[in-house]
Amino acid sequence: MLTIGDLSRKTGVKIPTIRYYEQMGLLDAAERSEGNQRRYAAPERERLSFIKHARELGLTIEAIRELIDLSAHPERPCEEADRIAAEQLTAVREKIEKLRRLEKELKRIATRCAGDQIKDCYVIRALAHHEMCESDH
Amino acid sequence: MLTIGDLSRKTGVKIPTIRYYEQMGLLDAAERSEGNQRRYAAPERERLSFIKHARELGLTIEAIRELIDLSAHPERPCEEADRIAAEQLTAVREKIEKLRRLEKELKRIATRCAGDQIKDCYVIRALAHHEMCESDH
DNA sequence: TGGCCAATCTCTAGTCACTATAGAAAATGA
DNA sequence: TCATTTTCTATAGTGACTAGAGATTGGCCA
Repeated sequence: MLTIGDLSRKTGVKIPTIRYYEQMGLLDAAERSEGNQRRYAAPERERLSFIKHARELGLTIEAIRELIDLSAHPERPCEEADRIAAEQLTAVREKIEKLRRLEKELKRIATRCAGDQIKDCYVIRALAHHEMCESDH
Repeated sequence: MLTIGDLSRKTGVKIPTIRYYEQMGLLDAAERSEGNQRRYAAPERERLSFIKHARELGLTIEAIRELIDLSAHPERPCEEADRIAAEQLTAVREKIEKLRRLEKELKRIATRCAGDQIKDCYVIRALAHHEMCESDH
């Protein structure tokens, strides 16, 4: 059995975060030692790795909860799980698109400073005047 | 003079957000009407547009505060402003890179479901097993 | 077996950038 | 004048943690 510290080291998830996931219902309430400390075995470790991976992919706690509920019902169709992954993919693509536009704008702003005093600073002027932007955001 | 509602409509910044910016010191404490309501003129509107634009570009409140402080000293060199913009650009580029890797992973996960039941679901299996991933995240 | 220190426990509060709500007061239009 | 809308302040909630206080437990060494 692993202590919470062992589990943390093995998964790379911080201790308070593990307790937080338990509180949020992503992890079942852990078994306890005689002295009331949490003890974990392999299945909990796998569950935590699942959660970590999903979080790294940007899924919300809520989405992860849905997936965990789904995986508790292996006979159900997996359309729901597909939908969650597809939604996440769409969200990620939208974020990338938005950030690309920002990158363009910032590149212009950050590399084109003509004066050397604040009063002539392109950065300040560009931020003050949206109409200097080339794309919309 | 504009009421807070007028200012909100003209800039697209929500009323509570305007009050929040005032509280955070990004906007000076507004003038007040006899009945204690906030009244705004052109300079405040410009300042708010500046803040909005900077926020859309992903700058933190703290970074915006720095820029505002800088713009209050027009004789200073604009290196600081350049640095803030450049840092932001780097941060945006890093975010894009990270999201690209996630997109790749999610694309694989979301489009490759073989079975039609949860027990065979690729989404669930992929999330459980990081070693199925092609890039690191 | 005692002592010690690291690890763990619970609980609360803080983070960021807002957003929402409640209850009261002011402004506006009919 | 009255009703409706807008604004006011103050407080609490959001998501996903992170940090801290103060108490208890675990494991090791002598």
